[in-house]
Amino acid sequence: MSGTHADVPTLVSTPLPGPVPSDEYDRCPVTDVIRRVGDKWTLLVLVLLGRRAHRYNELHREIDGISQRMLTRTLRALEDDLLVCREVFPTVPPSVEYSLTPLGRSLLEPLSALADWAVENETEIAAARHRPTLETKNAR
Amino acid sequence: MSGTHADVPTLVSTPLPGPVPSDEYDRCPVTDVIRRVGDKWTLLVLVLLGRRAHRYNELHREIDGISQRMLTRTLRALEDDLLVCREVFPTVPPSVEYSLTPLGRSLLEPLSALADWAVENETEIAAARHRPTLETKNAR
DNA sequence: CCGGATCCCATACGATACTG
DNA sequence: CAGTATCGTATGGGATCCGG
Repeated sequence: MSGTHADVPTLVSTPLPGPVPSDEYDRCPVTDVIRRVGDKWTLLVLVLLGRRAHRYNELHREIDGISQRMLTRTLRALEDDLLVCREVFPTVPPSVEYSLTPLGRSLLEPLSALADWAVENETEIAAARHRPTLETKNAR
Repeated sequence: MSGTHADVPTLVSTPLPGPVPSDEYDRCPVTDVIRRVGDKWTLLVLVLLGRRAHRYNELHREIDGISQRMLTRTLRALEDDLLVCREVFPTVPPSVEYSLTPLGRSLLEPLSALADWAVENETEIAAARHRPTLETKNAR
């Protein structure tokens, strides 16, 4: 914060000569991470697992409205990226526990910074959305 | 960073009693912001505008592969959230200049933190993706 | 130069039913 | 308990053409 529009670290300061090549952009690690976390459930799952390890149905109960299908897919995707860890205990009936990996926990830090920004500027954003659709004449 | 898995600020530390209500979650400012930035082009547009103001076709040339439709939609959405500012100059032919609002610039800071994380852990993530699909027996 | 309107596809997501 | 399979719908996004 501090300065009104201080220099932003990397990202903005690094130069780019020509246009951004499309295929290079598709593989950009930054966009990649944001898009992966930007789906409907991933963030919430990460946050819940950041509090403590959960079993499958614990998550299913705590996340109101998620379908089994999406919970499974979300967990699998996170597991594939080594952000969450899946442990099967051979009890009967079997129980599966999900927890954050160190990598997953480290991701929660910058995510939390973003969350703080969102909360701080929540009212400003909300106010913007409720503007009278910008007159002119028809529906914009 | 520092500690391997230090406590993460807000987000994780605030308690939640019961399951997360679905409609409340839909309006969660944090998820809202992440999803808004998590589409295909928004982040790149924000970064480019973070460097300097751009005209419409400047952006179109710099962002290889974006369609006019999506560039316009992306800019409109950002404008609606007061993250970018649109100025029309009554020249002939008309020219339009886009720039970040103070709010938009402030968003770039937490976003940049996330970007740094992505770059730092790029290799680890990439390595995870290339695992031999996790044996067991069938195709998982 | 800066878009809007239209069509069309791929994917995200939800609902439901079934299984080891 | 912890999933998989199948379906249908909603949305994101590209291509193309049209207009002030």
